[in-house]
Amino acid sequence: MAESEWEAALRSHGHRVTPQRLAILRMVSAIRHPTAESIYEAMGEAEPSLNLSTVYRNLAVLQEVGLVTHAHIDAKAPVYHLAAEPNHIHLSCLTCGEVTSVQPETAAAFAERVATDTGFQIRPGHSAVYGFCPKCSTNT
Amino acid sequence: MAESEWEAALRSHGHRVTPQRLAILRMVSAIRHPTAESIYEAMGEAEPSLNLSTVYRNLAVLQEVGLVTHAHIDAKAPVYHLAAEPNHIHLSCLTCGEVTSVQPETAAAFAERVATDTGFQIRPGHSAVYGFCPKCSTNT
DNA sequence: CTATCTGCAAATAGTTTGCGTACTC
DNA sequence: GAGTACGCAAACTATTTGCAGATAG
Repeated sequence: MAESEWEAALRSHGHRVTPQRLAILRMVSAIRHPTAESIYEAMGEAEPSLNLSTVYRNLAVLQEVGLVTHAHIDAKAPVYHLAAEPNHIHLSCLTCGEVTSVQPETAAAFAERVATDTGFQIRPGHSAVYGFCPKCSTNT
Repeated sequence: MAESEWEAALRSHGHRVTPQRLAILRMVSAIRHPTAESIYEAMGEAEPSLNLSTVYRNLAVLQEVGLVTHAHIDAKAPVYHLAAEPNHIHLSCLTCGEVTSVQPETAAAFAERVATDTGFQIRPGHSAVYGFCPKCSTNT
């Protein structure tokens, strides 16, 4: 998605386009599983004096606008990603903390079966599933 | 699981059996999706003057011992349940916040497919999946 | 009797909010 | 120029930790 589309999405919801918002969107697309804090820190280098509360406020705006979603991957901070990214489900290793993804087709098949069983419509991007990654489950 | 088994599990890991620990275990099995705070509040009625930090410390002990696990169901506090409960995956509604469960067989089929695809061993009890419950997805 | 456990209070981590100024449109 | 957005500092929520007294084994 081009930056012009980001701007259009913001404007169509009555929000302004600011350097901070574009910078945050770039970070969310550049960093692998960024938390609010890691976006803030990464920004410290590129865009001096951006405030942490601005990161939080803008992540909320960007989610409202539909450009970004978040998932709760571990106990602490939620992680963010572009809403346009393929609908993967996050896999979080309870031992080493590494985060990988289930293939979109597997996620889709699961979502479909749950919808058939229970009527619940899954949003895969928001979801985190815990367990043990191949490395850690063999060393057990 | 009988209380005697709880006691055995605690003792076999070198922990003591205290009224607080048994009370917390009873609450975890009695309340639907308890957070540390809701266990503490529910306890206030039954077992006066139990401290919140004791709840946190003991939930950690009970997880170490393997009697209890937790899942991250929404943005805020994790919820706990007995490890012996069937391995359901939690479904959390992004609109109304209601929590339901996918049937154990569906969870198992998904876990198996993920294991085949990626080698990742899922622990369903820890996992939360977000989306919209039947009520909320029809009203959209 | 001794080491673990508990309650209390203070510390910490993540996030939110109030307020005055700066910048977008 | 009007009103949103920003930075700063303080407030808030969930959780953790230090310490002195209480209790299980």
